[in-house]
Amino acid sequence: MPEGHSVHRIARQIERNFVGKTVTASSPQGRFHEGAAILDGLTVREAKAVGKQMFVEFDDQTWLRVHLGLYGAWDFAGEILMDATIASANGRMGQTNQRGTDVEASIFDDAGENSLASIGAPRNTRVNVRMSEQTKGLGDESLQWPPPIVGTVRLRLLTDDVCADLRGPTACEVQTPEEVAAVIAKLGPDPLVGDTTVGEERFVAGVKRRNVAIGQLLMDQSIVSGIGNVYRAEMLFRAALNPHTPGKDVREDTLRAMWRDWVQLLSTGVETGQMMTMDDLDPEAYRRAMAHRDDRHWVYHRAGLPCRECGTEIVLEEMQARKLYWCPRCQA
DNA sequence: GAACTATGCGGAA
DNA sequence: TCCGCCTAGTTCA
Repeated sequence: MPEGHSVHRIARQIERNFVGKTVTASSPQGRFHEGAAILDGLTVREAKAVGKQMFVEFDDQTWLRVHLGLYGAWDFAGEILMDATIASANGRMGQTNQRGTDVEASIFDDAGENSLASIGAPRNTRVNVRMSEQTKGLGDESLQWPPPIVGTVRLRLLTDDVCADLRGPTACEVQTPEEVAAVIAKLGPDPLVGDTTVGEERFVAGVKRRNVAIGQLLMDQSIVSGIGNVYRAEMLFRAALNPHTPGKDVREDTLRAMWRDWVQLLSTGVETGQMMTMDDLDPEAYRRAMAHRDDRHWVYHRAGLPCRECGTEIVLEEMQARKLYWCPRCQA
């Protein structure tokens, strides 16, 4: 799932490549015909993310709200300009000025020359497939403009030289400013939105008043925005906190440390496009850990494997119908 | 080609 | 608490 960092990266991409441009909007899949018809011919004014929600403002205070859910993703193609922070995190960004440059494919995956950039649910294989096609000289289609429709595209935003395809979102709708404000009002603090000090107070107060497991509260978007299943598991481990601890019983200094941890994790995630939760390791250990996608976390996706700190088997349990991974010893 | 999985969430029961 | 939905990939038969 795209957690908060991905959504911020997408908002930056749209901000960078679409603001000030008039778009041709369409719904090749057909499920967003009416909305696309409203957006068609309008100029993009602004794009912003709050937690896992993204909002794009067009002319006349017409807003597009997108939530990617579990499977949603954006594919960018064309003369994509990289956000400075994103570009600096990608090893191949020097070769930008051709048609298309990779965004999400990571420096670790060494996939820097793809014809499409995908941000959202993991699509590394797909990106790699495209790259290998290109390498084999079968990439002519990547030079077509507009790009051919691949898969089920809910919404395509197209300008003379850039294209963004949205597929599989949980939510994609046109909203009024009031509706946008109502959605945002229900969201907990996002470290990248507003005053982070205010955010910290809201987070601490929000958790402290609840007699609900901290493992559930971290996933509650009205308590704190942008944390998903991966960041939850990793943050609880980093805080050495038992996921079942009721919110009201978590020490205040622990909560403040967790907020500051989230501030750091999110900004690192936005910069790198990776959920870098093991940055405390020494460089060599870190390099090894990053070598494989499934080996990048303290506890997430490590059920039955020995804890990296104490060797105890990592536990997998269901919490609120989501998989929760934790170390029963380090997080006693 | 079916079954299964995934970084989510809302609504019905 | 369970179900449905959104999509694409991987795995297994």
